[in-house]
Amino acid sequence: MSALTIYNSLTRQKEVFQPLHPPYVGLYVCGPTVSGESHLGHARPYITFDVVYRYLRHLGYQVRYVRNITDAGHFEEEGREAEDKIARGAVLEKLEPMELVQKYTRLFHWGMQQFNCLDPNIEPTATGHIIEQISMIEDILAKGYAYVVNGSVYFDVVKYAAQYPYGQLSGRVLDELLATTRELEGQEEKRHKADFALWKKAPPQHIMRWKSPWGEGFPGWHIECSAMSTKYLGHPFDIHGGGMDLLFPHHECEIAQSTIAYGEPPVRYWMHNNMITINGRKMGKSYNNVIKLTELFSGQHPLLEQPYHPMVVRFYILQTHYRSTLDFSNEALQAAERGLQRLWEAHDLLEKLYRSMPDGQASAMVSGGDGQLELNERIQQLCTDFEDAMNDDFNTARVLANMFELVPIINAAGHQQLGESLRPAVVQLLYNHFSLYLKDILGLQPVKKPDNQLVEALLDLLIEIRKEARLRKDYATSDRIRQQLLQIGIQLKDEKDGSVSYTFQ
RNA sequence: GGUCCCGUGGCCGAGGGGUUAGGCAGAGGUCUGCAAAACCUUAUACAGCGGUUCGAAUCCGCUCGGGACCUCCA
Repeated sequence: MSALTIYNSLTRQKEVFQPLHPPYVGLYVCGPTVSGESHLGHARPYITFDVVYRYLRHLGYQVRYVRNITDAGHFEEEGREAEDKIARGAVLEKLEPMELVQKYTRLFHWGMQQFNCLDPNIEPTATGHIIEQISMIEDILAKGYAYVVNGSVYFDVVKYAAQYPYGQLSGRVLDELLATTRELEGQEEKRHKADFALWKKAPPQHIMRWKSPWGEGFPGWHIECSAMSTKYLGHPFDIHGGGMDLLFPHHECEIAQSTIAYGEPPVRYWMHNNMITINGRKMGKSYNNVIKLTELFSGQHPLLEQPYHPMVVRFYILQTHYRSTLDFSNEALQAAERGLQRLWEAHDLLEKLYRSMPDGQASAMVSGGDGQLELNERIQQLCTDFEDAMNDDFNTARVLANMFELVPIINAAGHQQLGESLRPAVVQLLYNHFSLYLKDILGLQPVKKPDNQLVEALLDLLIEIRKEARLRKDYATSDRIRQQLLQIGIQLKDEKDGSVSYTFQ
């Protein structure tokens, strides 16, 4: 059995994962800024790290998963008007900041539920940790790596870089940063272009403000993640995740702050998921190509040909390795929709097959497939590969490919089209693995299922009537039933053994 | 401009010096009262040009094309 390896952005290579304090694992993921509705782009990191969380737990680790809610406004742009994004939105929408923040937090939670993402263990808010942030800033000031100007506090990157490897994570060189960082308005407070704010003085019109040793203001861009991850996971902790766009400056700054405050780099393994693109372009407000989750699920967006079920999106995302870019297209999502359906039908068939096995046979090694050693062994091989694929930096794409290779075997066995027999022990292994990975580790759920027992009972009645019609060779009636049901989205299938199954379209 | 990443068949995408990835779509067939589904078979690949090698899609160089970060952003 292979060991779990994780691609560490810090070292740019895959490393064997060794938690600091097994069996405990600390996992921190940068959460959403709840100043607006979640969009397709948000889906990727949270689904990616949901699978990371699920898999770590599957491996037996006791994971504390912390994902923050950024509800204290980060600035629109450094230096410029220090306008609080959330405060501005509140003015526009005539809402209290907290009202706005809670509205979008709830919407975010709803989206995560749609995607079947497990809740983090702790979901700290920035506004709930102002005190922790202030004391961390005080600490950095006391150690001489920050300075106060006019009610704001800045981190002295140049001083830090003289002693510590600033830019290690993002591959930045400080001199180049100092040379190439754009001229932005209102930067005169900072000693160096590369310095970043730990605390910002709030202008008079600013709604969100807290008292601090430096006057009324609000925390800087990066301090919340450092303060909260330390509070709940200690320092250093095991895994910090987020989107690649956070690599610089956000995570680089986190490293610098925490290194000064705690005397050591804060994180062992940095993980970054790649972006979702639309027509080759990153999705972003500035590109005006943002698809909100509500639009995605309802199909109400100019770029969308149809609604896409959250599970289709989840499956689509997991079909690509998390460090590759994933380009969005209707065609790709529609392909994913059919593929996922195929996977679930195979799963349900396999479940039926498994449950129909006589008691006792499931666990016993019964000979009977002796001539089919090759097939049985191939199945076992594919199942074991699930784990190897996941251990290889969470390669969900390979897990799914393996599942698809198993689908024809399952279907053939389930429809009695297989010329060979499967050993009961192999059926059990297959079912256990297939089900475990599909549902528990990849976190996929069936897209379509009967609404309730009433529907099932009615369907059974119709199927019964149709069956009788077919016995009379009254194909007009039987075809009418099948046709009408198809029109309302239920597809009947006459199975080989004379039974009738149905799927919801 | 600086730093970095990528370019796989109609579409999406794993892999990564020699052996079929996989999905969706397409073609042919089996089964079926007819369908659907399923099963079987199946074409079109590794951007281009050089180099290393017995052998390169896989390594190296160059060219072209695309993208990310350097600015709030998942």
